[in-house]
Amino acid sequence: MGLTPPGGTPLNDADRVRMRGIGLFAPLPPDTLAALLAGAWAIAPAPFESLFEQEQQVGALFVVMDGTIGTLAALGPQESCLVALLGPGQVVGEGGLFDTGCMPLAARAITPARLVAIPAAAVLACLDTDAPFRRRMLAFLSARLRVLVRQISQLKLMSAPQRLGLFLLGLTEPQDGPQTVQLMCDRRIIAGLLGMTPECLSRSLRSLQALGVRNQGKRGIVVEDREQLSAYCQP
Amino acid sequence: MGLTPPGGTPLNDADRVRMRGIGLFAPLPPDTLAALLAGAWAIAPAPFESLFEQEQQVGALFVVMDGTIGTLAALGPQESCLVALLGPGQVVGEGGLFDTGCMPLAARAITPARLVAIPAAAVLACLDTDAPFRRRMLAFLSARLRVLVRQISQLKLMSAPQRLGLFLLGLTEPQDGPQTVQLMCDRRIIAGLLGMTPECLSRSLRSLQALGVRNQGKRGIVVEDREQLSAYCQP
DNA sequence: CGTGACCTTGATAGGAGTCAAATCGCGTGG
DNA sequence: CCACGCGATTTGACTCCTATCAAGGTCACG
Repeated sequence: MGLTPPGGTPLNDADRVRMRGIGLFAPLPPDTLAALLAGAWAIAPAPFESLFEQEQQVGALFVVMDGTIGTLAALGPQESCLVALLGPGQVVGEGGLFDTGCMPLAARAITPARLVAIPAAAVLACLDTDAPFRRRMLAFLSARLRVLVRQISQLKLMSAPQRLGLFLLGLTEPQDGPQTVQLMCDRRIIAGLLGMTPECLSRSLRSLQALGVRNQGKRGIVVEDREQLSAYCQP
Repeated sequence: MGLTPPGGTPLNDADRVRMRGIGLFAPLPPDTLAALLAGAWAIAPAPFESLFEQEQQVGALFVVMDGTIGTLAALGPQESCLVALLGPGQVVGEGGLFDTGCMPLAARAITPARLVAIPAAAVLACLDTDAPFRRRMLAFLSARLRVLVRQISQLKLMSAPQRLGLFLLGLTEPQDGPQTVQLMCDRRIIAGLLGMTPECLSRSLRSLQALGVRNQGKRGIVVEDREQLSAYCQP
């Protein structure tokens, strides 16, 4: 195990299988994927544990297997804000692969988590040789851009309850009828993601009660009427 | 001219020369660049004229030659907000090259402008054949991500005067001493970019007077002390 | 010299942050 | 099993920031 960095453990077979189901790696032929994962290792950070800091050179791409990871942007030494929450199957750290080689964001485990780290060099090599993978990566970066742009416009022109409503809608299934969504972490974390304080989140949730959003237990929230909530969240 | 789309004119030699100075295209060998530009055309939109709408399939990548272009994100049919202002040498429309093929943002000319449009197919072909260009494109998308992340954190945790201060700092030269920056467009546009109303921009500018920021003429703004302003803009 | 666009200023209201206290939920130890 | 204690969440009171609406003011241009 001398080749895996401190804190890393080797991949198991289940990891390799699951990796094939992840969008970014789907176009890779099995042997190329195996080569990509040859130097990979797994880590299991505890809550609040840092995966990497902003501006740090990391040299790896991470895939979330279990748990949820948060990416944070720091402006100064004091304050930072949550930019995204990433769950199983999602990829973290692509921002540091190209360009300056430095991460544009920090990443922390929010819940107990498990991730696979793939050495950047292997990813870059794969990009050079495999055209479909390359296209996937470009599409993936484009999709990331899309998400960020959406977040910017939401911050600029929607109120706190509307942002919360959109967030909840994103957690619901497309089907109609009442459904319960489960928050994946503390409300203070969600508040940070939505650009508000925990108090404001609490009040926003209360104001959404009129639209059939009910608080159920610690982390459950019931959305009675998807349509109604959706209508409220249109600017 | 039957091959250039409606409203397009052929490129001139000056365009081809300037294109070589643009970061994204710098690594291309001359003949590859010539091939890339073979199917390109130039457009000259008037202020407020749309280059493309959000979610539209465009099939081209644009390079700003003169003037300034704004990219806008729309959330509903009613409201939209400015995400970025792009000047000469910058690239617009990369978001629609990969992924869904649809633009994640709309683009409009803010001032009279002139752009070169490069067919998407030519760009994609070039990406497949030219490895350095490919790396540049990935780095370019990463840099875009970086800018958006920065914008999100600024919106989340800085006040209006601080955001204005950062914007002004971005327009100043790194040197010390008093300097005058020139706004490239109306203040209402700047206000939209910074996520505030024109009234709020005006008041923010006034509040920055205490830090040596003075209003000079219609579009000029004097920054007396870069350090002082910079200190104020740290959270 | 009027006109209109842009910018500034003032007054007001509402949204969201801050601080403090109360409440709830849950795990711990008696 | 129950009381305790701690942290998370909620609520309340208050303040600050920013949007909104309504006038002025300035400047370029016809």
